[in-house]
Amino acid sequence: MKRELITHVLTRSDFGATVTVAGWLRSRRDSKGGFSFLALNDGSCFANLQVVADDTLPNYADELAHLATGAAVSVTGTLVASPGKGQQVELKADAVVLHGGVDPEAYPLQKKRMSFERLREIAHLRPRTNTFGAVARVRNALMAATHQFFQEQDFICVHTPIITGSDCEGAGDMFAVTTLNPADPPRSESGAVDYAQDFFARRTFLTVSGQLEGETYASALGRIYTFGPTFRAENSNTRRHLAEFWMVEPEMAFADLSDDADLAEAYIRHLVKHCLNHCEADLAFFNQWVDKTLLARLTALGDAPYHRLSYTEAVDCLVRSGQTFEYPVTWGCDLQSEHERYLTETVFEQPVIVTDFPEAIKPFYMRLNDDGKTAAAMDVLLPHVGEIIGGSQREDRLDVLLERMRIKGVDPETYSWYLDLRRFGSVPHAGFGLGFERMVQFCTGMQNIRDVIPFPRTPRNADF
RNA sequence: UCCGGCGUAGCUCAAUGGUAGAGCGGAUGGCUGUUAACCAUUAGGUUGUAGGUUCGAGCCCUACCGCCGGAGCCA
Repeated sequence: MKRELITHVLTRSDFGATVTVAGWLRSRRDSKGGFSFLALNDGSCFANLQVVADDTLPNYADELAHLATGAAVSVTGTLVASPGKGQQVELKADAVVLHGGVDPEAYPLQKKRMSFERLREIAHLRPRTNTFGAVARVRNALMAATHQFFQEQDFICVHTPIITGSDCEGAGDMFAVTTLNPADPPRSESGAVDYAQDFFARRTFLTVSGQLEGETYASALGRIYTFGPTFRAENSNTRRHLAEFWMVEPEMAFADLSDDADLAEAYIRHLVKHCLNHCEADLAFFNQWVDKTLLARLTALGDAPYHRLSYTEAVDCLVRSGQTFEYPVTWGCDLQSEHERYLTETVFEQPVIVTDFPEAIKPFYMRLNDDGKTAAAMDVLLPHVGEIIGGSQREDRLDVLLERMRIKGVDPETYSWYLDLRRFGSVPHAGFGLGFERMVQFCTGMQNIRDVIPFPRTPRNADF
């Protein structure tokens, strides 16, 4: 079928032209003047196209007068200037074809507002709503902007593996990947499950991060990034955690923590600007119905540099604030959510980059600073979203890395290939991971992360 | 996993331990170049599950399941 997208039709002004569009009915309003208004949406943009269907159409009485919300139709008609308010153009139908009807009694979607909780239960139909259509377009824009940003800066996109053999990367519990029969796995003489007989002849898992593999390509191609799914088998029940989420992980050779922070800042700024420039109608909708402060917040991000402070300075700031926290702040403790929120939402009211955390609370691969107490790590915190980026300069000195692994109880044997990067042509390098869904949350104002990914995977939920 | 809240019509929610209701949505009719239309009529219920207390439980008690919010884990 040759059809035109509504997003393009709406900007046309060559009235009198014949146009064919197709989509799903959002609403039908009848006029006893002998015609009906059909609000048609094809997903190409936020706005609907208003179709005027006259009762002289041959299938008017039988089909068109009974069209229900959700019905799939195509319309060929004449483009006209709309005499009504609310739209510039409309389509005067010459022919309306009903492709798939809807039983309104059975159709779960209503014309009026529905709760996000309810829509989560019908995740296969929710992209037909205003909100989830808009989320999908914003998410797409952020994905495109991600590739655009890194490609323009000569980063190479690397596809790191989803199935991994590293079982102790320290980023959380992992999902096991196996083809063994769970009811009757092969066992060794000691009675333990014999993974030598499994598909990969070893234990394997879904990746919790592409970082270690990313480092290998950064140690050859210089600047790389990964953009793929990530899996955490944590029993997390919050509005900002998923068991399956997408992460963007750049890695740069010949770079330190400061370069890393510069990159993070430029990247986030690019994403927000791209979103403001390409998703105007969708953002206007979110600003009106989801978060009244969204546009102001995104616009205010502007060009002002983000606040950067060390962990030590952050602790000082929190202590001096006189604020009472549920968890008191002391040097050496990890910052709690309430502390991060206070910094980014109350003190600075914009993104904050905290650097140089105590080495004791950070993983082995983060570079030990010269003070011997802190690691070259950074967190980027966003108002209302929290931690969106975690990154670090990596430990590039073999002897220091080995010592850190020993202290943290990581077996060097299983990381021999990772250690080779330090044995052969080791360079200072740094990178970070950005939680893509959290970025979508930030740009849409959506409160719950389960509503910014098409089919959320969370504890007890892998439907669809 | 811990703390708190919730679970009643298709949806959103009411209902002192005493006859289960409203709005929206649906159907039907009316009215109108309409914009989340409006007016009238009407259909629609195993109150999450299983026990318990009571003359009587949507309401009180216990357990379980699920959802939501906060915390932890993190992105």
